[in-house]
Amino acid sequence: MQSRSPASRAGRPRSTAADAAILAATREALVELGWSRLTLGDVAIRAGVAKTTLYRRWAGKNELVVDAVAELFDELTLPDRGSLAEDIEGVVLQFAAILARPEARSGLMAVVAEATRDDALRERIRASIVERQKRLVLAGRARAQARGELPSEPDAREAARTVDLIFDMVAGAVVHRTLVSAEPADEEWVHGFTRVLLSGLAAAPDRGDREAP
Amino acid sequence: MQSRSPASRAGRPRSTAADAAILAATREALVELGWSRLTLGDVAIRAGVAKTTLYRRWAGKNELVVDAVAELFDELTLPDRGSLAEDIEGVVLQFAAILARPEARSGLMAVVAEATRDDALRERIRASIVERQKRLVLAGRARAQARGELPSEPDAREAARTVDLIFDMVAGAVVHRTLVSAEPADEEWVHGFTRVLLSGLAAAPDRGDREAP
Amino acid sequence: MQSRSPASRAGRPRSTAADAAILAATREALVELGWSRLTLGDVAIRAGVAKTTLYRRWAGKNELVVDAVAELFDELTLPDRGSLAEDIEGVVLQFAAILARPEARSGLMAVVAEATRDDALRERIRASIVERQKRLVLAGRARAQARGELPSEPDAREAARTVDLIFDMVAGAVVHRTLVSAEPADEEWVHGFTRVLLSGLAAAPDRGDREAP
Amino acid sequence: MQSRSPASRAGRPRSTAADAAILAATREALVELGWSRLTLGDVAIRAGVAKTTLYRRWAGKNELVVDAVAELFDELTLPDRGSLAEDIEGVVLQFAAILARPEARSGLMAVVAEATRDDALRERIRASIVERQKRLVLAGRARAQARGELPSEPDAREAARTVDLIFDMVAGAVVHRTLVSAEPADEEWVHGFTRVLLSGLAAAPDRGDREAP
DNA sequence: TAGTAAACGAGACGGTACGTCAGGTCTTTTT
DNA sequence: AAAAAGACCTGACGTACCGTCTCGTTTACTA
Repeated sequence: MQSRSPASRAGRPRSTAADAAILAATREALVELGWSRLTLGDVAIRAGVAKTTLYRRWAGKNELVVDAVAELFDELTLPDRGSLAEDIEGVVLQFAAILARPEARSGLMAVVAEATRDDALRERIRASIVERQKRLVLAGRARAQARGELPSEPDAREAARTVDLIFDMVAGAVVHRTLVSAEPADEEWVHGFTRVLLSGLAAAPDRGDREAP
Repeated sequence: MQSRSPASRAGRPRSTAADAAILAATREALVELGWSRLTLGDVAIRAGVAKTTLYRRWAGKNELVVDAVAELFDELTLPDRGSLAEDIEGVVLQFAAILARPEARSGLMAVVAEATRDDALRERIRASIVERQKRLVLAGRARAQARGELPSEPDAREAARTVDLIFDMVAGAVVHRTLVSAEPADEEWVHGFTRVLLSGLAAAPDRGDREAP
Repeated sequence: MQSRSPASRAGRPRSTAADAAILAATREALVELGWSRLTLGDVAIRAGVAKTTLYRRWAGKNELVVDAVAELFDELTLPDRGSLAEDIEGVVLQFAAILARPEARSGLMAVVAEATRDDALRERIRASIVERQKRLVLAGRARAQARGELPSEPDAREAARTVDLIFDMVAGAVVHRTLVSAEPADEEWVHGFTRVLLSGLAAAPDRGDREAP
Repeated sequence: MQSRSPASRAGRPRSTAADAAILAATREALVELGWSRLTLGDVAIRAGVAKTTLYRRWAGKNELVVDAVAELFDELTLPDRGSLAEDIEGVVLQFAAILARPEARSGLMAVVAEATRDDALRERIRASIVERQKRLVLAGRARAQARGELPSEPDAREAARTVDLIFDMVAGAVVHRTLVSAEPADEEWVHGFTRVLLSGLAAAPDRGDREAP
């Protein structure tokens, strides 16, 4: 590898501390103010940074909040609780715990709402948050197959479709429960939900056939 | 500008038409502009109404959009397709069709996001949209019980819990599929999803006991 | 007269007090801050008015300052001191006194500087300030002619040219003395200047001939 | 060869070309943009120089423009046309020609305006521009005295006062004619003005006495 | 001829003001 | 009495320049 990093160009380098400070300040402001009352000027003040510095790095409020919220989901892990059902319960509980935090609730839903009219933003959300966490579904299935709880997937395309379905069902249900129904996604609820999900998946194996009984 | 009835001539009989005109203008603006770019001044112009009139009837942007969006969901019906599974598929498809419309996507998610910090708004959403559509789940179960597809529920409280779960799973999955994964909730997907949901519910009967074998 | 004034249309009328408050605040800010540090936001605050109100009435800083400064020169009068020379001295002293005020100094020169690149602004200055005060020269000459100190002008075009020359010489000399040389235009200086000016005008009557001895 | 300046110690010497390039770029920008739209960043780019270099040599916009404009007036000379009146006409015409150039108009008036609130800047203007050109008045009088057109001055203080008055009258009238009245200071006007000025000076000899008959 | 110290280009930085825009409120005239 | 019209205050927007501050890179004098 060359000693000359291609990124080190002339001029004063960007402050590495600023990025972290700005994202942290964004989350803090989301907690206190929510999405609509959050202003970039206020974030800049909280981060001890000039507004121009903020605009130099992010195109706007949406992009900033996506990045600030995406970091929250990196703390998700797949616990080894011994069985697929219990592993999944563990992840879902972690996910629910994150969504219980105000910065996640306000931020995530607001950018999703904005993304309905902004394809670039939606892609950013998918890449930064959704695709990044599909690792959990994949790891869970691999572990279950190793345990013999699930058969190996012969059809890769069908397998990917199932991953997507699982993700939509898990994320969707928890989000709806938490944000729309405004009820806590506590252990009892997660237990019931997981049982239905896994029973359904076991009973209805992925077959492309529409009309099978 | 909307083509209004010629009643807007003299005197003061405008009130009745104004509500509908404003809500329609709101949906039109949601389609064209999305939530964040929608302005009340613009809605007033589209509706052929003064801003004052608008503020006399709604407290602000959130309340107006909730009402504008809520009307969209009233067209949901429970079709009689002969079996529980197919009835549910029909409703889910209708729901997906509504969420495919831009005014529903932008408007609904935005007010949900705002509601994370505004209890009154969340309650308004719950009452106007969510609770109002639970009728579909109830009607579906009643019809299935009449058909003998489902046993009658002895425990009312447990039954209500199941209704909530179903609603969270259905609405959540469709919303996530549509808005976050940005994939169409088409017939094939709805079929697969419904099969998993119903299989799961059948295999995992609602028992409050967490630790029962 | 009709009761329906053509200017009184629908809607809330503009506040008449705001104009005066804004112009006074502008002069106050000119005194304290000078032209370059004067900001329209600050003027708005001083006037107890929103920035938008200010922008609704003036196109920018230049136009505002022209109007604010123009008012200062309306207090000039032609005193009757008994002779042409002494009348002129009186006016020049008044003019010097106005230019000694900071709001006039900073404001006037700055807009003149800007006007070098803005024909509309220059025309505004000419109309609002220069032409408006030529009344003094005209009144002075009329009174002198009435007294028999000056002969009547047979050639109107030549007379106008002389008025312009007098105005350029008087205003130019006082401004240069005050602002560039930074010396006071006090009674002694004004006396000397007036004597030279009047002697020159008397000795060199306006004749279009270039080569006359 | 110049004597070794004590300040020239170690290190890279300042680029001599940069000064000239910056001043030329400043005048170019004044022509194109005028004072208020001229920015130091733009001047730096035009001069092919970093902003830092510019700030290392001038304290700010005002100082830079004073220096850039001052150079323009160094080209003034006292022509020998045979008589005092015609010599003066020649100088005044040169002066008017310089003021007809946009970089002089915008730049000079703007710094004069700024100087109304900045004594250091005013002193810089006086030293760099005004006092430097008084040489023309002095040279003109000396030549006229040699020709016998003017008597020698016995009172040095009174003589200085007359020089100041002439300078204020000449510079002031030309500036006002050019910038405020926005009329050209052409040969005809300069001829008329010079005649009035010289007649006045001849008829009203400098006597300190205010009330003497 | 090798150091070294200042000048240099590049560009990020904390600020301040800009001119615009939307949210709501208030005050008129019109119907 | 309601509605249209539009002026008003508030506050955020995203941009432009300011003048300062690192950086890495010349460049000429000095040791």
